[in-house]
Amino acid sequence: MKLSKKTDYALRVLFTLVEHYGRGPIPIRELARRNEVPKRFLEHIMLEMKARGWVDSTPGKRGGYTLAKSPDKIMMGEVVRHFDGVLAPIGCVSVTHYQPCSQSSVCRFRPFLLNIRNEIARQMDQASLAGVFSDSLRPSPETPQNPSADGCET
Amino acid sequence: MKLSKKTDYALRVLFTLVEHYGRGPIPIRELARRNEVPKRFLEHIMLEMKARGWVDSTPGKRGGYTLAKSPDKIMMGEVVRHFDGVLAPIGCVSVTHYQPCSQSSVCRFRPFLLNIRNEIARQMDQASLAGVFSDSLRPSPETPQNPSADGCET
DNA sequence: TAAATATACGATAGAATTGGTCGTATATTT
DNA sequence: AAATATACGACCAATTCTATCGTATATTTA
Repeated sequence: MKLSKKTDYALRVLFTLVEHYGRGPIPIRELARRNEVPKRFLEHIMLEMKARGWVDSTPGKRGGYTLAKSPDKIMMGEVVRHFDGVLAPIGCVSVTHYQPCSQSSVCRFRPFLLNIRNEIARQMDQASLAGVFSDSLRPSPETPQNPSADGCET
Repeated sequence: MKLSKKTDYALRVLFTLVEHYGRGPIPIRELARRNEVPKRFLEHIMLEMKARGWVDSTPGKRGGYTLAKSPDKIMMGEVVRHFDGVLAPIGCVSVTHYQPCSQSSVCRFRPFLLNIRNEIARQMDQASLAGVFSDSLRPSPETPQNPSADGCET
């Protein structure tokens, strides 16, 4: 259930760009340094994000990367799906990557997993970078900054 | 975000045992066959599950595995957590495996991910094998048997 | 008590994924 | 023209995942 490093890195950089939106490009060196991402690794990530139309690049002396579209037009779900592949916890509850299950025992927990997948997808697809960013500035009681504040585990 | 094969296999077998609860042991050979799980691989999985107190084994000619406790005393969350490790999508939103993030950009999406983690954990920890099993017998409109019935992707 | 059949369990190994590096080409600005 | 930026394929190391094998041991049944 864990996000890959790549997704993590991509999100870090995207939010840095969101914060800097409208104020010119940031060189990749700076993006890497500020977010503790290996620069050479980040290059590939940025290329993928450019291909997806999330960022634009400017070469040359004062070049770097900018957000290619408004932060409220990029959804968390898009990013996670692109780098992590499927959101669904198991093949047979995936629509895009659906594969049938011949096992009746599997179909005992398929509806349950489908529910979870739907809930994740719903939240992911409703949340834009802009929304998540502004929410993070005024934290609500529901989302405490300190993880030990709630009783859940893992 | 995907469940490991091991978790998948474990759940398949558990639900087979749930279905057979109270009617004696099932040999591992049969569990493997009915659920299309490699037998030698399943041995290890069963050992882990025995150590966790979910199943019991009976050696000998009419031996095999049984559920060690009532199906409503085993939670989906326990199983997934055991085999897949952390439920949290990223380290800094995990309680048991919490590791601090020095990156302010990370903390832009931490609250969002924490919400998702909480929702997953809530559903996982509320659902017992018994509950999931009986729900699967009378499918509701919310959980269609055919994944293409709803509009979500992945 | 012997044969059959069951679990127990450590060692090992192939495959896939993940995370990351390197060299080098190319475009743009100053 | 120099400096600095991105572009991009090739490659590699580590880990994780998935699975197999050999062998030991316990129990039942005939």
